[in-house]
Amino acid sequence: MENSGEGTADSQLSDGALAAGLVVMLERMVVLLRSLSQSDQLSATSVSTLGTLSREGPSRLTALATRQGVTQPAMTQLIARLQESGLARREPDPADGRVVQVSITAEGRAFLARRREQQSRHIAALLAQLDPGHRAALAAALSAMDALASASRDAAVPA
Amino acid sequence: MENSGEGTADSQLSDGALAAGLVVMLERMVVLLRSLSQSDQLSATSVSTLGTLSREGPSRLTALATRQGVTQPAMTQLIARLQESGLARREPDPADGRVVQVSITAEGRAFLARRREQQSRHIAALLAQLDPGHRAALAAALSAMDALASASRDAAVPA
DNA sequence: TATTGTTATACTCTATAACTATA
DNA sequence: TATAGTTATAGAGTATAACAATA
Repeated sequence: MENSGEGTADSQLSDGALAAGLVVMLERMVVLLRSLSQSDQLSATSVSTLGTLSREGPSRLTALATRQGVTQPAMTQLIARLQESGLARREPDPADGRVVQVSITAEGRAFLARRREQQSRHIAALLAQLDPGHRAALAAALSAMDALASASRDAAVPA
Repeated sequence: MENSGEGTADSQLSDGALAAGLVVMLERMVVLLRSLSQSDQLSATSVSTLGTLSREGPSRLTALATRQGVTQPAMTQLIARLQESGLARREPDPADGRVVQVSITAEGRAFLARRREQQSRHIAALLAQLDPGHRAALAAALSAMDALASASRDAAVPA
């Protein structure tokens, strides 16, 4: 059932084999990205939360906790730290007094931009060592990665 | 200087733009992979260390610490936990009495296999939602990701 | 002396449980 | 009563500093 063979004519891999290959590669990409961020002051979850706020705009606290896979109290404290550092801002929701809306500050965006610029320089140095064909394959896969990440996000936050 | 335009004819992106795009996508891949592993008993560093031991064979403790970007004492304790769980094994080096050689056990390999299988099922479900063209692009990029990760590893461990 | 690894201690981040405030 | 978020407390994982053993 899993490998029907239908609809896979475009790639030389079955869906199952592609998924298995991707999992291994994603693991290695995680290691790669971590090696580029070792001098970070912020935790991985904090950076990831800032990235979500940057991409998707203000969000309530509980939604952020769910998205990042941490508990509500953990997110309360994480946002408190980001606020303390001036990277995020908390605002009450006019429509519902219980809700806290969290948003990224200009300083938060600057932090992300700085971080990405540093990482881009490292990645660019690695890319320069690759075959042109490999570089082209990565460039051609960017929008597919975007689609994959979006599918994951929509699956995690169905409503 | 960064976007010379030379040697980028194969991809429609400059090296700088490709690097910048990749960094953003890698961030999102990290979030994706984390969402697939939320029920893990082991820390991300522990899983990553097991993966390194699985791919590259036995390694001394300091090398593992460097590779994972943690301190020597942290790796001492991490390996103690893996050993406690039966996932890794410590052995003295016959050639140098100071050295500890760490290797993955059969149980450790089974843990990784189980974990990857679960993640593959999730990824396969996401892949099924993508355009065939996107799936093909991801399949075509697997070996390029491998090359990128290897370049990073070789840069981090030059000797 | 330099290198490999361990022990001691403190800090950061997270989870669970109990709570407050609003709906 | 249910929901959004906070406070209190405990545990996991890490870093720095000081140490032991081998080279």
